[in-house]
Amino acid sequence: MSERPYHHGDLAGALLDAAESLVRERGADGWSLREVSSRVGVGPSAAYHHFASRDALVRTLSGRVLARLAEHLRQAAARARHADPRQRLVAVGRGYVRWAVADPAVASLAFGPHHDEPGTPHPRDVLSAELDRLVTAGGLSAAARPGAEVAVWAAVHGLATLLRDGHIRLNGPNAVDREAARLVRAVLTGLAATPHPRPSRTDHRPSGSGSGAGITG
Amino acid sequence: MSERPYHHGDLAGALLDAAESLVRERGADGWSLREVSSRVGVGPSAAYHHFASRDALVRTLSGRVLARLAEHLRQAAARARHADPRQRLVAVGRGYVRWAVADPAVASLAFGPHHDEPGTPHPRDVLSAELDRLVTAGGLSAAARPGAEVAVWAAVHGLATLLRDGHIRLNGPNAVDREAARLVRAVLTGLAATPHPRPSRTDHRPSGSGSGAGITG
DNA sequence: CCGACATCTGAACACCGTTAAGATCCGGAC
DNA sequence: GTCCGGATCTTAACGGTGTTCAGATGTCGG
Repeated sequence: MSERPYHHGDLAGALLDAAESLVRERGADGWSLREVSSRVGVGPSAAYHHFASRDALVRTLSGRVLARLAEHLRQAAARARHADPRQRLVAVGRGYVRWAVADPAVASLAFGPHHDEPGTPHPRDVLSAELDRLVTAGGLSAAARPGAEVAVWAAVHGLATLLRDGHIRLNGPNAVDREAARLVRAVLTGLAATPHPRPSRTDHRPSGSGSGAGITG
Repeated sequence: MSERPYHHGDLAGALLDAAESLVRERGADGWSLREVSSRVGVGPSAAYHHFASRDALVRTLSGRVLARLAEHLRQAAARARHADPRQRLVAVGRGYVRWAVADPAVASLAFGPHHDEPGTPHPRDVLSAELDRLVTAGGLSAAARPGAEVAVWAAVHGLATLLRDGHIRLNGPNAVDREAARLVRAVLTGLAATPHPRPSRTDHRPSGSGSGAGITG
């Protein structure tokens, strides 16, 4: 039973591993369920006993990758020198961008338009935790804290995305590091300096696309 | 010849229009070349006399959409009240994010991982132009100008992307506006306040993934 | 030993992007 | 006016895709 057991030990895990390798080799969409299955040594329909569809496999893989990234960022924060909360956030941002650039296809898949798998660690959470730490250390007013995670996540994610998709090119990896650090620092000092964006009494207006821009034509 | 001329007047344009509609209806990838062709009333292979492949059609469509967005942002800047360069940049950022949220599928396609079509207007350029305007108005030091477009583009693009893919949810369109404005303002004041990220003598180190992070395992 | 159950197989379906060979139409040269 | 060349579209086909379904195969508790 050692050569080719009929019951594969962990087909789901093997499929996820193979899919991730294939993504890394051929791009976020340059692979097929059939190829993944055949690489694992199994028929194409076997996968459907573990994943409802190809998309479900992608979602699960995305969750796995995101959890790994979150743990990686947590460690990057912990390794930051001097335990300065600001420096920790810079380290997290740098790690985020580095990761996307180093593994663009996997990053692209991980942040695809899927609803997040609930219950798994997420990079967003480590950003939030580090921002909380910054507030308790006095580096950011509590008044400026709400929504701050949106701002720094957006900044970091935007840089990562634009670099990963080739819309921005920088000379070498340390230029990437430098730009990421500058961006995080800028957002943090900017958030600290700006008073507040007027919370506004009631926030939900009709919610229809009433005052929308609408280029669409 | 009015009913169904054998030579379609502008097949390429019609295909692009149909593809854009289909993208809007079913998502950035929820359509096929065959469906686009059949909607235009033409066989599937007819498209290959105007586009080398489905991907080429996507690239062309992306260029068209990006050019439209650029023009839209230019007008948004021009419409900004008081002609304050800062306010103009806020207006551009807001327009960018609004657009992505209002037309998420098209936005997703437009910013896909294609190389940009050369020679067509690009949103990046209007950001650059507005940043130049900010410098000449004294709102940003010339020393801080280089690379500033990367920072503000990253911030705005990140917010747009995260909102469009559902990774961040906000209550209603004016919450989106407010967050976009806050983000742009934060980045601008942060860039103005930060001295400089040490340009560094030579920038290109071995460029191999030497000091890379490498989560990949 | 046997039956229940999870697991995987093999064949099939409709659809996809892409290519090749041929029919059709248009515009310009004579 | 006629004819021809080239652009334009059609029909048919190829291999590959996600997905489904009936059945074969292994595992395990009774």
